[in-house]
Amino acid sequence: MSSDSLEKGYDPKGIEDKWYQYWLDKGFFEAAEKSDKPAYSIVIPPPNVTGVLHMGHALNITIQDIMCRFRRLCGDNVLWMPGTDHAGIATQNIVEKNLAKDGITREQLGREKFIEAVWKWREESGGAIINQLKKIGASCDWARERFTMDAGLSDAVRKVFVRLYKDNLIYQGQYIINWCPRCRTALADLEVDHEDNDGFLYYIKYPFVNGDDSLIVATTRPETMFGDTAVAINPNDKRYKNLDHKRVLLPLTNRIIPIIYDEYVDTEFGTGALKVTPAHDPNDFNLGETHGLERLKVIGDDGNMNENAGEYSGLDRFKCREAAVDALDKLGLLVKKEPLKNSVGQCYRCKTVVEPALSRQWFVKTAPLAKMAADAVREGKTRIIPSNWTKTYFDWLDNIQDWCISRQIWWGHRIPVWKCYTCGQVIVEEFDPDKCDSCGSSDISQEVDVLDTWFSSALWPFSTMGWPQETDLLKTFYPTSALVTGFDILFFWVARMMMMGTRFMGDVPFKDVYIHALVRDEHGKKMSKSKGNVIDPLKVIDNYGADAFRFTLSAFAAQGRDVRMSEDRVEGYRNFVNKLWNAAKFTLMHLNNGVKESAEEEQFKITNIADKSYSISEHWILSRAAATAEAVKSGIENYRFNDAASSIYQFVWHEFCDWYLEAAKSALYEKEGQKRRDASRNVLAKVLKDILIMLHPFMPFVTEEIWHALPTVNGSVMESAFPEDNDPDHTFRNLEVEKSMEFIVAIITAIRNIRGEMNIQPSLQLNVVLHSSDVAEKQLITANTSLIENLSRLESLTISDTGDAPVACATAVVKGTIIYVSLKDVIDFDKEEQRLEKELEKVTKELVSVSKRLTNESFLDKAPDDVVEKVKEQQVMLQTKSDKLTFNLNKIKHMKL
RNA sequence: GGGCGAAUAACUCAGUUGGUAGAGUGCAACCCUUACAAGGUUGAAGUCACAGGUUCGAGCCCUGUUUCGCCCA
Repeated sequence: MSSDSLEKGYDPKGIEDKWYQYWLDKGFFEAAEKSDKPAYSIVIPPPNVTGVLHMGHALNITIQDIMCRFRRLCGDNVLWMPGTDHAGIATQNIVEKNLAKDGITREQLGREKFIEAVWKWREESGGAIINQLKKIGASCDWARERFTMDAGLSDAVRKVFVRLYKDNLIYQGQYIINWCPRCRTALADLEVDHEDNDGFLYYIKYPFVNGDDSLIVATTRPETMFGDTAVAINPNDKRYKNLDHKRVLLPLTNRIIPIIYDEYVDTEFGTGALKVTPAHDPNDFNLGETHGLERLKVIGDDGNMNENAGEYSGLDRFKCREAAVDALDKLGLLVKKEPLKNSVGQCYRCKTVVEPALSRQWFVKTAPLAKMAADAVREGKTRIIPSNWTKTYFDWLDNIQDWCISRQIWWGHRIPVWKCYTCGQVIVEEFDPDKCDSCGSSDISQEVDVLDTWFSSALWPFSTMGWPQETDLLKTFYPTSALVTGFDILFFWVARMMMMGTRFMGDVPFKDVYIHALVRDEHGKKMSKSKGNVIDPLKVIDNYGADAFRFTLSAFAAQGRDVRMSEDRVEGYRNFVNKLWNAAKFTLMHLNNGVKESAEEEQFKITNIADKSYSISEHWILSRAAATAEAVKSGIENYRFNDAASSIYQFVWHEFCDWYLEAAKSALYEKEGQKRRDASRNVLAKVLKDILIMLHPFMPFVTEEIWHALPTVNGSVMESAFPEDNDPDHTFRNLEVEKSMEFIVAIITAIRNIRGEMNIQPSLQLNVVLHSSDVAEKQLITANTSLIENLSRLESLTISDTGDAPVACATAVVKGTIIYVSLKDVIDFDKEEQRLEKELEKVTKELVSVSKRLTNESFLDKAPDDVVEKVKEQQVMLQTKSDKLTFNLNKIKHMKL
């Protein structure tokens, strides 16, 4: 399984599937029902069984996978529960469409046969998304995969329905609901998308019954006028005094309807006279309730006008609008029409304009449930992260309407309600009854409607763990540790899970809710098929590898901000994967000569860090590795994935590769003796191992591939422990060393800067003289001359006590140290002068600002001592630097003459 | 109409108790230095949207304005 050496460049193809299968075979994703380890659990937001993977899923899954893999490395017993939901309307639509190809309707097939057909479709093509999740690397416990229509979950649904019904929290009633004429079902309010539409406001004359005059009403929907049962006027509206007892004649049908008064009417809108259609508008419905108006449906379930529309019966509602307007115009009853933008509800599944219609449906009484759900967050039992979503959550729960849960489709959980035809008894039971529990008649039949898919999704955190059985899984893993989801289903799903969890489990379903961003295209636009700006995650994985893709998502997943995805960015992180790969390749070259003979955990162990054979760069990289592990840990724990990702990126590329590997080369190539070689091998092995573990949650595949090539470890990176710097004998973190190394790095960078600015060939070896007025600095330099020589490509490095400069040289200042780069034949005095002037300008500017603060008495008086002290130190340092630069500048100017 | 958020380098974005701005990409120059050209070294680049206020000190806190985005009605 393991490869002994690594290829020149990293190619994810083949590698990813291999390791995914390996993890499955080893059972690394499996949770223990009982364990002494701390429990950590997440339930997946179940994608639709009809779904295909999109960027939103990819981000969602990546984040959860990072959290789960990280927790396993921390030694937790992790359950990541996967599954799909049955997506009632969407799935039924698909299967109906397939049947239509053969000219069959579901009615022709009949309910039972149709359900069979849906199951068959699910077996064959449903749940494709599950395999796509695996491509990303999702480490779900697949053996526990659940589906909302599974027997166990269906039991839970039924139990919840019956209990809510018996607690009077479910009722049936006639109300205005949102009807989709294409899906032929009711929808919950949330399932309706509102979009601004260019429409018209029609002004129509409704003649008074007795008299020549007429009342002008304004409406956006003239076709509903056949269902008008009143005209409403605000009692405070001065324009409409003395209309008491008058009635109007409804045009086109010549029905007589009353005028009612209600302060609800907006006097500013239209003419201030509102036509009232209680059966086709939620607000009119309320008016109708208050005033005891008749409710007259004029639009049928198919979206066509019904018999109450007289001669327009059978006409499509929008055609009818045109026809009615024409007819009114001809009768001289159309006063005018004005363009108007108004918000029109559409079915979230099929975009058909939803018809508000009077209908008999089942509802959940949400107020008591919503209160519990809101209180749980108020009391801190569940945290919402980032916390600014909390207000949105409360606003919604505080203003919640009853939830319409019945759907007039066949695919879903059939409502467990029976009616007795003999005595009219309503029977609501967990087990199918065969006779009426009141009169004993067997002439009973079940409600034909099914439940909203979200009804079953609301139970997901506990139904997937076996509820209503009291399982070990529930005992171990409920409440779950965290829920990770996009804000678009905060109401649809999160709030409803909170309601059901608190009601039926007596405890919240999750401790944390992490709301992540939406993935948009590179211009910040929402990805949509119609815009054609969709990036297919699977194609990205194919082109760049899952690791690069995952890392890109995490690096951009800052809290509260949308992720803009473009392939260029993935390419950047693909390069990072390759960088890691090559660093590993280099490391392996130096461990056992790149040959993995046997994996000895004890090999290359750092036994005594105090040993003199470790160099400053080695102490430094170990310290930085420890700091990075801490940063990664805290980033993941606090849902700051971009922080975690950039910490590790910065460390691997710009500390480990740029500095440590370069610094270690001389020892590794045995130029400093065998002891030094072994010491750097130990450090190299240790740090690379830590890097692989830290990176594993982000880039599981490449880290596993490299891990298996390492001669220092056994087994899988998944079995290792996240690095912790808590050895009682020695900790690697050492701020003193970090400061010292920073000084050495600054010296080297200053020399490189001169080389670069003076356009000196990298091949030309330089002679450098250093003079330090600071004892500690001088010691550091003395102890690390060869490091400075190697990394700045020097022929010689001299430490001068007198500070005498070579004849022709470029200079730089780092803290208390002056650097003279001897440039006998190559010096360009003009260039050097410019360079020093620029540097001096920068220092002077800083010095001015610092001095200004130090002469400000209120600053000295009021600022905390440590801040003042820091600024004073800065001033001294800047002054020294300024003096030295000035001195050198004058010298150059002098030499020019 | 209500709510939420954004405005920082050419681009995309970090910036968590207020201490004087960072990264990645891109750009420019030089370099095939034996892990990596998917690379290395160096460099240029910002009135932190605008106007006030609080403070010794504001990208950050407060008020208002402008522009943009999203959610809800």
